[in-house]
Amino acid sequence: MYYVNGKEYICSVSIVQDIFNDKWKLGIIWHLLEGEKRYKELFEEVSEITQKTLTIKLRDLEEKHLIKRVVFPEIPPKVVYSLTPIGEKLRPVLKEMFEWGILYVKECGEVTKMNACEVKFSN
Amino acid sequence: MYYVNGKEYICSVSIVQDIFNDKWKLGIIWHLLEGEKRYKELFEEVSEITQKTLTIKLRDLEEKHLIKRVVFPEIPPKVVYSLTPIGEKLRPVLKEMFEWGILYVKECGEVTKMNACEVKFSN
DNA sequence: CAGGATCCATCAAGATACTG
DNA sequence: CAGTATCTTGATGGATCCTG
Repeated sequence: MYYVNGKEYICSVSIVQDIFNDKWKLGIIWHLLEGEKRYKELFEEVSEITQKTLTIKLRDLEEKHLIKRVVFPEIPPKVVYSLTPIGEKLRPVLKEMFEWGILYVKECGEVTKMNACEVKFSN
Repeated sequence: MYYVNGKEYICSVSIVQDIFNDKWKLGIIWHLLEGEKRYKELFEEVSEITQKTLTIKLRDLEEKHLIKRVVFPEIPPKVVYSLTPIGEKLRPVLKEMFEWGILYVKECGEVTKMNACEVKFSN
């Protein structure tokens, strides 16, 4: 039994389940795997997300210690988001998801357009 | 660009995201990693799920070719669910989630009660 | 630039009862 | 045993406008 973020979990997988039972957070992490990003960059890269939702998700990820938020006291404002060490450790998880997704498409779907989908796992 | 289950995805991770953006499906897969299960077994093992929700999720997973449903024409009825080959290939994904969850607890949470959480990855 | 504030629509999911 | 059928609710996310 685990206790984290004010909740109890019977299995460590359910922690991951709970954190990422969400339409956006995985995508945000995905883009942050490339390196730190400004708010605006994330807003543009995480396709279709609204500002309100992005803000909420960033706050939530920060609260759960998966990302770090650094504010530069400038005008205009500059805020940079990056993965924490534990957030960075999600890379292998995303990698497995990425690879399974490709297997799944091969079996049950199709590639409709080639795009050099960012390879974040070359290392 | 990928096309699967009537939708387009820009990245294979978003396929996984889409399938498992859900409170229950990961847990169902998790229990099926142990082997085939009857409806009732899943109902008991996936803690807190209702019958209605379980049925919906099983149907959805079946439609997406992640699980197989076999009906035995008996009275009383017997229905057995199991992972398809592509469903079985989710094992490494779940494994990474499992392991990351443990790291996460070490860093940000605590183990409140020891329980020999099913180790499905001993192989 | 990086958000905050509102209002609103949707839908997943819970509760409960019923059935071939 | 393995589901269905309704009804209800709460949270997520969308749309739009505002601001230090």
